[in-house]
Amino acid sequence: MEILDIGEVAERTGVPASALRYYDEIGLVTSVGRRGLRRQFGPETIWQLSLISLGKKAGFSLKEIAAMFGKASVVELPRQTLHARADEIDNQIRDLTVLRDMLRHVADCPAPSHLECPRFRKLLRVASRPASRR
Amino acid sequence: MEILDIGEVAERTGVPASALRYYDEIGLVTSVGRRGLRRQFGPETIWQLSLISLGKKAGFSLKEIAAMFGKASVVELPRQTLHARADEIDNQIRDLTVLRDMLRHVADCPAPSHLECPRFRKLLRVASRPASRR
DNA sequence: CCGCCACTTCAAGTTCGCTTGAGGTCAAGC
DNA sequence: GCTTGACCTCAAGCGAACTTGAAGTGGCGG
Repeated sequence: MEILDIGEVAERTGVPASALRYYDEIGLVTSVGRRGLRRQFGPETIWQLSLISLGKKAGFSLKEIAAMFGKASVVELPRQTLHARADEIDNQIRDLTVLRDMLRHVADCPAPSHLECPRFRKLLRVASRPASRR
Repeated sequence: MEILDIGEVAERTGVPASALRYYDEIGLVTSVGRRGLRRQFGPETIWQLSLISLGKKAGFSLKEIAAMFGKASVVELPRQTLHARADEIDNQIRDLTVLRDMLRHVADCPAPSHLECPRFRKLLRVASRPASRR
C-alpha cells in the first residue's frame, strides 16, 4: 500500500478520477510519476485530499487552497499570511454562528412577524455590521 | 427614505445593480413596483441583502438562500428543515475550526515536517473523519 | 419642451470547477 | 497474440452567478 493509481485514490477518497486529473492539471495534487500513461499517487495524496475538501467546504477556491497547503511539504507561506487566513476563518465562523442562530430563532420564535421580535432584530443588526466590527 | 431605486440600493449595500437585477430576475429579492421602467425597492431590501450575503459566505447557493428566507415574510419553512439547516451550519463551523487550528498550527509549529508533529497528525485525523462522527 | 442620464431589456460573454465523450494506449490475463 | 479494461488526452459542455454591451426609454431639471 505505497503507490496508488487514480482509481484507488478515487475509491478511497470519494473524489472522482476526473476531478483528480483536473487537480493534477492545475497543480493542486501531484502524482509521483507515471507507469506507462497512468498517474501514480503517493499515500499522502489521501490526506491532502481531505484538507482540500475541508478547504472547499470552508468556501475557499482551489487556488486559495493551493496557496494554503500546496503540493510539496504542506506550506511554505509566511506565518503572517497563515495567521491572516486563520483570522478570516474566525470571521467566517462568527458569520456562520449568526446565521445559525438566526435560523434556529426563526424556527422557534412564536412572534407573528420576526421583525417584531427583539431577538431577531438584534441578530439582524449583527448580520449587517461589517466584519471588522464583529 | 422609504422607497429606493436600484442605484441607491446598490450604493447602500455594495451589491452592484446588475446583481440586483439578476436577483430580481430569479426572485431572490422583489421590487415593490416600478416607476416607469425603474424598479423600486422597499427599505427591507437592505437587510434582506445582508442576510443574502451572510448566506453566500456560508456557502449556500442562491436557491438555498431563497428557500431559507425567501421574499415575503422571512420564511415559511417547516421548523424541522430550519433546524436541519442549522445543524449543517454547525458541522461547517466545526470544519472551519479544524481548518483554522490547522493553519495556526502550521504557522507556529517548529517541527521540521508537520507530519512528525503529533498535534498536526491529530488535526489531520479529525479532518479526514466523516462529518457524522465529528 | 428638450436633453440628460439613470435606468431598462436582452443576448452574449466570463470564471470556476468540474463532467462527458470520442478516440487512443498499454499491461495483464487467457 | 489478442482482448479487456482501466487508464490516457483533448475538446467541448455545463450550471452557477454574474458582468458587459448595445440599443432603447422615460422622469425631471432647466
